[in-house]
Amino acid sequence: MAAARDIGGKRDAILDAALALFAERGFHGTAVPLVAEQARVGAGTVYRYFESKEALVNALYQREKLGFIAALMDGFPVEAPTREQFRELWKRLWQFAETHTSSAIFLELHHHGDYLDAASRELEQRVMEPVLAFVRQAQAAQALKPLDPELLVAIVYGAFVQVAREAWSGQLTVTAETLEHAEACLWEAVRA
Amino acid sequence: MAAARDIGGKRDAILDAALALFAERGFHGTAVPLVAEQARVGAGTVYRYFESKEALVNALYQREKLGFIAALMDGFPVEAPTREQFRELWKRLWQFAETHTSSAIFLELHHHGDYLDAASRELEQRVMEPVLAFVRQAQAAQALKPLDPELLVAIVYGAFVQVAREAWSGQLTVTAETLEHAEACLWEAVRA
Amino acid sequence: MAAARDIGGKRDAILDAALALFAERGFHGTAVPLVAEQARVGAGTVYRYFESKEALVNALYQREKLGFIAALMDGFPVEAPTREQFRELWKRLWQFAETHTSSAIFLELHHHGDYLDAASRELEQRVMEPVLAFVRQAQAAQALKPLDPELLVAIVYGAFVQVAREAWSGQLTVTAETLEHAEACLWEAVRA
Amino acid sequence: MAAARDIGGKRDAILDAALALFAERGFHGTAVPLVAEQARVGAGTVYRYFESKEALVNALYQREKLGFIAALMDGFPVEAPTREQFRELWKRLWQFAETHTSSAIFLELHHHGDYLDAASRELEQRVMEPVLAFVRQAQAAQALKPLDPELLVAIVYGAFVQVAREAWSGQLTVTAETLEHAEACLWEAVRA
DNA sequence: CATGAATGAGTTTTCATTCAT
DNA sequence: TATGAATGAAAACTCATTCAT
Repeated sequence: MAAARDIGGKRDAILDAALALFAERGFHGTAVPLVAEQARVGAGTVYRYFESKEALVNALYQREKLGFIAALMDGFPVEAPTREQFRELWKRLWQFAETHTSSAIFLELHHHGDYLDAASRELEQRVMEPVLAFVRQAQAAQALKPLDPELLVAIVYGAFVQVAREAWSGQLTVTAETLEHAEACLWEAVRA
Repeated sequence: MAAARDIGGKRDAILDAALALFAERGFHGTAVPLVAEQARVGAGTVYRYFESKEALVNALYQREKLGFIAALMDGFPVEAPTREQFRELWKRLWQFAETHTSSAIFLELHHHGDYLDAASRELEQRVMEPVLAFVRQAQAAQALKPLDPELLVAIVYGAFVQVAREAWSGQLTVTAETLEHAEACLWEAVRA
Repeated sequence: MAAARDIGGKRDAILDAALALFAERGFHGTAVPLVAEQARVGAGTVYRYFESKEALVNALYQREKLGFIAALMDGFPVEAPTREQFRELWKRLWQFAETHTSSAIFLELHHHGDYLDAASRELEQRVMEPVLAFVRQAQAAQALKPLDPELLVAIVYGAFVQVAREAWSGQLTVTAETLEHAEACLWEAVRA
Repeated sequence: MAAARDIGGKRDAILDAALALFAERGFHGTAVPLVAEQARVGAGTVYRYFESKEALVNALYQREKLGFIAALMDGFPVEAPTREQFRELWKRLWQFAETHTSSAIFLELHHHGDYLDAASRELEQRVMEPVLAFVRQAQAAQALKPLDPELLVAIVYGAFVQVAREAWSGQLTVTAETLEHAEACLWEAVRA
């Protein structure tokens, strides 16, 4: 049942299938047998790896959230100047949106959702910590505005999400230049 | 059947109930009989006013979207200086989020959603027009950055949504001061 | 409630509408409000004239059955030779099918149907009496085969129904000549 | 899903249950859970084997129609004289009516019915072909009247149906002798 | 008398979950 | 361990009937 014992990788296959489907059709809009079919396993097999559909979406949420924060933070240039770090952060956000589109859509779509359990919600907080720490450190260096770090993060992340959404929906044509401009705007928003 | 003939106001009662429930539990997560119960009408009555659950969510989406844009734009100080206008816009956004919380959550939650029909999507575009017009005018006056108006709007609106979300979830404590700060940040983001 | 009191003719309007709809879509396939709409009366009005949908279909069945037997028997040439009478019967059957098509279809379609009450079923029998009497009389005159009159009637009537059905469905092209041929065939079937 | 894979025979159980119920109460008068109960399966199981109630009635119609034509035509004495063949046909019709009463009633009751799809209607035609071929061949041998074969078939089949109906309803007492008489009558109707 | 808006019981259909194999 | 057929509870939706006007 644990991932360690899952030789054939069925657990991951199920999570991958669920990711694509939940991102496209939402949690309530996706039937478990469909996830199983997409994952090329039997419907019953889903329940060998996950207690319920809710357990599945929570496991998935946690996996994706951790993947997201890893994409943002692994090997982050901790010593670089804040301006450089901000640019890097923005680049990573966008790279994640492009290379893990389903994941990004899924995370945004399921942010809310009463099926998320305590563990998922708690992860939400825990995962923000390194980002907030970076903000605090930059504030100490007087590189960012001395406001509630949560607020600064919300502004930048919120803007990112909206721009990404409009790019996905085709409402906004996003080029490398667009991204640079957006990054510049947001730097103005948060810089000291 | 049309709102004009609906003396008892049942149509509105149904829309109001649907708004609260869809905002809280999502479209697929809300059963029609639950909407009926909340609206204090029989389950069948919902179908006297709306052809289907999809028709209901679309009618609701359009009503709320129009309410949102009216809250933003009715009596907007067209002649005021851009800085003043931006402050006003931000104030209105926030007022809407506070006084029509369900509406704001609903609109955000159902922005996507494959059940939205052509009319709803078209409204989406039409409703952005006055905002984009305001941006273009301010750009002409060299008060805002000369970037794609859609991009500037996405940044400010996205930041607003995220801040509002975190306020609703209690993750972020929002005071009048917080809002002023956020507004100041975003002005820096978009000002010329 | 009785037909006598129904000045505006609403009762008949309802029956007429029901006839057309039941013939086309069947009893269970026809909604009462649709009958009301077709009859240009309110849905509630149907229930002023008929206790229930079942009462309506039974009243209709009886009206149409009586109309059918009247079309067959009123002014029937009782004194004519049997061969002549048979020809006349066949002609009348066909005239009825052509001028009261809905009625004919309705009667055939609702012959069975567990919603028919005792009165309708009893009428069924009563209405056959004059036809059976005619057969018996012709048998006495040794003009028809000396078999169970019910059997002879069933053969002719059954053949008529099937030919009419195929004519309605377009499967069989029926001309005046076709009818004469069919009549000749059936005469051979029953003649002494 | 196909009959071949249906080890427990549930598909056939469902069809059998539907046959009995549709024959007794009609298509619209029979609720799917009732069919399921009669077939001793869960309500959802019906939908594993048939896409919808309409798909079920069509599958059933086709199965029964093919069974009917097989009962009429399999091992038909093609070389026998026409008189003999006619007698055989009538015997087979009646045998079918007696041993597959539900099937016969069902086929007659659902002949019309707007829920029948193209495949069912097409089968209708295809199935009549061997019968019509027999008629044409007999006409060529000058054993039957040189009329439209469809007409001759309609007369005999219509008479059969009506006699069967009256027998089922108890209106007509049918003995072996009755059948012989009826057969003789109809032979007179169609013979050259 | 006449109406038609309102209803809730009943219908068709879906789907999370189980369990025999 | 893996399966997928089977299920029944619950969903969306319909409609015969009522009742306030």
